[in-house]
Amino acid sequence: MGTTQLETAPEPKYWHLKTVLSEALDSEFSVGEILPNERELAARFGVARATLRQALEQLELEGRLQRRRGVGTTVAPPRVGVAVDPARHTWPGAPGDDWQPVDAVESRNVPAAVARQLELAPGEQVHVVHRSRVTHGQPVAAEQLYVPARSVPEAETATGAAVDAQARARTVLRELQQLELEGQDRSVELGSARADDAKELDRLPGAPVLVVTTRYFAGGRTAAVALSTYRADTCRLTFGDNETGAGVTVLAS
Amino acid sequence: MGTTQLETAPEPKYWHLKTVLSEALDSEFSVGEILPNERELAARFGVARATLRQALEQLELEGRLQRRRGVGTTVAPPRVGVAVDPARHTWPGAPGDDWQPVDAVESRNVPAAVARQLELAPGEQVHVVHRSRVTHGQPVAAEQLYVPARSVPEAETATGAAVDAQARARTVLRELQQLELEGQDRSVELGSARADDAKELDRLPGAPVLVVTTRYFAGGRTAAVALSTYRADTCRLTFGDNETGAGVTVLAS
DNA sequence: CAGTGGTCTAGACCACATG
DNA sequence: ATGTGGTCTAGACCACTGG
Repeated sequence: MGTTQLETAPEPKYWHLKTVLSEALDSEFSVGEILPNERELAARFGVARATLRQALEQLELEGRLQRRRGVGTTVAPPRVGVAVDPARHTWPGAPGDDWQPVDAVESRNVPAAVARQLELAPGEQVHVVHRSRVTHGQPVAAEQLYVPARSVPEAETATGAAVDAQARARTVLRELQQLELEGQDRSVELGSARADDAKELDRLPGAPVLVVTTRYFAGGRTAAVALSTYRADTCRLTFGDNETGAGVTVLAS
Repeated sequence: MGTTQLETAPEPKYWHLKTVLSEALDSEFSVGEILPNERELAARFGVARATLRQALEQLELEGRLQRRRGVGTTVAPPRVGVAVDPARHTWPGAPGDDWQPVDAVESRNVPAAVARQLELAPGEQVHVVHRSRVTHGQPVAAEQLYVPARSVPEAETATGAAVDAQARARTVLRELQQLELEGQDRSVELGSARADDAKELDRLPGAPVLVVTTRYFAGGRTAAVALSTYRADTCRLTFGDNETGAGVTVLAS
């Protein structure tokens, strides 16, 4: 036995399948087209349905496919570029941002990581503003904006029970604009959608999402923190000056 | 018949499992600790191993767990913040960046998306510089930097076959510094690791990664494109002025 | 209602790391 | 050699969408 090379690592079936499917998508299918159902595909490739699904899962993760229960599997359009870092640093809710305020509640119970960044005293009152972002008619992100009551003292009185939820959200955002924004800070990581965010994004709970954490600085401390949850399958987050993402130059031939 | 609420959506087992495990991780385990093996855990919770694995998969995706074949499942440390957008815009390979050149090859065959962004003529020659990034002793990212030969004419002669691969990489990077950088552009999206990147990142092929695409502008066009592949399980990409990410303030009590 | 994708099971074998 | 996670199978049932 002296075969000098041991690198005959057998490629997993689902990996090979993914490659084959991927090439088929490029050559034989067009955007929006519906694929044969999973049982049929599995049979056609001679694998168990679970194995076929493992391949589909990866392709969906890469934004190539879109699967909807009760409907079928379709070829996904290219990911949309979503601008996350406008050159101008502004408060959320400033004129011209793509977010829509939904509601706002007051809470004393926020995620530990957020409490740490806001340096909250235990039980300190916080406004939680819920916003959503829509691009090209599709919901792409949901956001929870955490604003300590101390940052927007004037909002306190206006957030009575009689006012409707969206109005409360607007009030908090309006008060934020009064502060001088000294800087901001962002990070991006992979997460899985909470049940409520998932519903809003039209996905199942646990769907992969890109979580953008934005810290807003004012008065020498962190005045607000936003947790923005973007659909990872359909979005490409863009940063920097040019919002024109990849894949726009279609005419060159 | 007339139950006014139909929202009795039964929570999937793996979802509930994930919640339970997540809480157990917070309270009963510490970083680096090794969990019971999958067969044991499945038995303990009274589910099939596949179901248990579905829960573990999510927790790994969220960076809570680390699984290694032949070893076991351990509790992962918090994600490391990795600075992606230094305030100063510089060429790759500028002094002080965290990347290590590995090698460079010349190719006429690059990913379609890259070719489009570089406005490559079909078959145009491109240097592909391969770099890797290490933080805290762990490999966190692999990168392919695509530099059209037209951008670095001087590098042409110096990249003979006799020179070793890493030297070729350095040459291309050095030539890049000669150009005046007019701007850059970034986007982040979810992907799955190619086989070679996976090996370099010490993961299995298909592992979830954050793909950062950087375009470098010079001479009125796109002079280079970098595709940087970060481990999604262990990394949090940070942007902006402050590199101090969340979760650094450990002493406050 | 029929058809789709989503969940779940109980097994088997394989690749890898470690002693 | 043993034990781990990774892959794969062949089924079953459920939740949802649409006509």
